[in-house]
Amino acid sequence: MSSSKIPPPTEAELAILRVLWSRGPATVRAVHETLGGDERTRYTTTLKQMQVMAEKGLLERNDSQRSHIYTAVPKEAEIERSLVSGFIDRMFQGSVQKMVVHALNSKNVTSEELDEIKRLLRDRGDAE
Amino acid sequence: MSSSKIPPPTEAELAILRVLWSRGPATVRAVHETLGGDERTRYTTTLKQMQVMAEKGLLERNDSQRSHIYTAVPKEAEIERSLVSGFIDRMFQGSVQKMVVHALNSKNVTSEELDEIKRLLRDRGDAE
DNA sequence: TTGAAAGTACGACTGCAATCGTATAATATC
DNA sequence: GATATTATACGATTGCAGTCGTACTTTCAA
Repeated sequence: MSSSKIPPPTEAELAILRVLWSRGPATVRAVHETLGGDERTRYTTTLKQMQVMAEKGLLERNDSQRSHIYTAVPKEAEIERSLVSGFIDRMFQGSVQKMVVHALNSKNVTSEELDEIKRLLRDRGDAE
Repeated sequence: MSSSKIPPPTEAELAILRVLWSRGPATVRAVHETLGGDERTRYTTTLKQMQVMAEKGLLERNDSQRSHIYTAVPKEAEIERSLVSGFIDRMFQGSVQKMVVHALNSKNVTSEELDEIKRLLRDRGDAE
């Protein structure tokens, strides 16, 4: 109950958040390196991106060191939930049901995966 | 096997496709009106949008009449499948399983919906 | 036959995501 | 201490989605 409405991350921002979620707090350099070094983008691009993210409240910055340490503010689950929720709203008028059906149709799903999904559903069934 | 790779529709384009999918072939005017008239956007905006869509191959245009008649080229299911598939790839590295779990967590799902989803899963179970 | 109504064509603008180059400051290293 | 290295700061650019204004064309009715 303390989040002052952080905006949803863009595609590139999400990539950075993912690194910080898995690696924990890190410098720009570390993040950039993890993202494939200079293959994709220059160092200053990652830097600027993270600076903007800090302004937006997506990251927190500790500048007590020369190399600033950035930390992801939102939790991974939180962001995923909001992105998925938004997608379902835009795509299927909020119908989770439709989403699930289309998800199953849109990709090849092995029977193992299907069983796994069924199991998860069963577990969830009586949880309320 | 005849689609020359039509690009995925943008948000606004999707709205127009939805109108054509439900109403069938229609004029720009009809589409624009269905989209809430001038409340949201001007007529020429819808016009331009549909012209661009025709160039992209998303719409087909019959200009034998003065008011051109536009028809949606891709099927609704086809577009939905590709958008959902893309989302799952970007969001969950292609894991339908994760998608389903997060979909269920991201929204309130009634037990009726849950049952419905389970039934759909059962139907699908032996389909391969 | 002229002028309002309704259509298309199309250039231009805005906003935002993403990218990069360059300037500048801090720190090592010789 | 001089200089190379490694940071940050930040302005500028590109590309695309979305939007609109204006010019031009066709139609039709008075």
